[in-house]
Amino acid sequence: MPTTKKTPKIPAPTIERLALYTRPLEIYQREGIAVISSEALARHCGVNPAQVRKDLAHFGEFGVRGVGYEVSKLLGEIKKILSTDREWNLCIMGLGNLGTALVENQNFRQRGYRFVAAFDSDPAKVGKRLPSGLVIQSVEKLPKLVKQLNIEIGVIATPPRQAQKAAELLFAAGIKAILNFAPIQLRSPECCVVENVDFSVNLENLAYHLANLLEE
Amino acid sequence: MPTTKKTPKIPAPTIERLALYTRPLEIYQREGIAVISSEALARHCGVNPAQVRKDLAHFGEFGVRGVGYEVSKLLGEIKKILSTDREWNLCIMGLGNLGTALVENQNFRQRGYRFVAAFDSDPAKVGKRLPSGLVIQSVEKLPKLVKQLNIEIGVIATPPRQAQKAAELLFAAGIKAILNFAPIQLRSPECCVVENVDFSVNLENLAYHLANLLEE
DNA sequence: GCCTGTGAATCCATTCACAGCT
DNA sequence: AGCTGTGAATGGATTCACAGGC
Repeated sequence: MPTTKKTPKIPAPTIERLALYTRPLEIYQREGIAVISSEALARHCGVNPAQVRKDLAHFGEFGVRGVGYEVSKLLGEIKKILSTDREWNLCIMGLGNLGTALVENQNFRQRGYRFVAAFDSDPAKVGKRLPSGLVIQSVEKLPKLVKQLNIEIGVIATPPRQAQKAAELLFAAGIKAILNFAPIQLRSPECCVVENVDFSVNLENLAYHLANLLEE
Repeated sequence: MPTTKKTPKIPAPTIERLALYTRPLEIYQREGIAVISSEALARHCGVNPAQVRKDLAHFGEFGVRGVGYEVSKLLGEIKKILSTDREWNLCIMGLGNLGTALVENQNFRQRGYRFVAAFDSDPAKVGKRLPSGLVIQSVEKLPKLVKQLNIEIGVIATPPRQAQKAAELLFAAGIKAILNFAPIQLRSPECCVVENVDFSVNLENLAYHLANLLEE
């Protein structure tokens, strides 16, 4: 396993929570609150204060004992850690309702994730212009546009059947990171990162907990 | 802590994975494959075979030693466990791009989650008809419609600022389960279940892993 | 006094390895 | 022989509790 360590070994849940901490920090910053304690930050994210401190301790000492964390400094540090202190270029695969909604999503845009290309295999959709101004491209253009536009992350919002094919096109074009909204497990090369989002899994979780609430 | 135990104590990750197991099982069933081993199921979901068996063991003995699991029986059992062997009525709060896409989503519909009402606080949207046929309602109608239509789960797709308000309207109307797409931590009563979905957290995860891939 | 940073302790989840059944 | 079901072992992650510095 040739894993050069830049970071010794960060637990995956820690990374997930760092992203979470970002949300209240942005709000505090907007409201001009200069300092936050691990306890307050933890409460806003529904976690344990010691957890917050442990998570941050993996990367350095960002706080001041007896005082707390300086909001904008902490936010800056987390953004550096997550590499969200810069912009990322994305492309979308599949422009059904979901794909279109994702391209238009303000949450992404504000955080520096920019959709710079949109692909669909349906010839009837190719050439159409999305509200944001993007024009839907044929998948044949993918390899070229990935290079030209410096696309680093692919987002899959195709129907499940076409998701694997879409992933392979992306990998073949040199993309190493995929956010997959299709409810299917993608096969992917070792060197690549795939993150799955499946709303219906979340709903099934809810249904389970709700049903158990009701019968207690 | 007055938690009557119907189920002794099931780990949360187990529930999450049960939903995952469902996906390949449905495909096997469609293809007419009668039996599946824990090893095959595990491979399709990217987990360990022992994990699959442990997860299922919490709820009973569903397999046959030396043989495997009968696909349709197992699928039925999991659906019973997750309470997805019936339909659930949902309502959506907020009909921007994302909210609209969710209402139209086939993945939900196929799994028995039906949007039976749609609410928006913007008077300009109230009265409009969505492609699926639903007419957008004013939030004042929420309490009445929740009762009339037997809505059990609320889905929040409003901008972050309005999410807490939307949640409170839902709780006040007697809803006990919320799927929240707004990137904000909702305050909720003890007796309720809230599940958060935040795509940008997933993207930040991806960005972190990708950045670390590149510099190794 | 207050809040961070951190070793120690606890808790939980995953994996192993094999007994048990067909 | 093959694959499930499961106690035992391992490996992590969370929480506690306090030492360290403002």
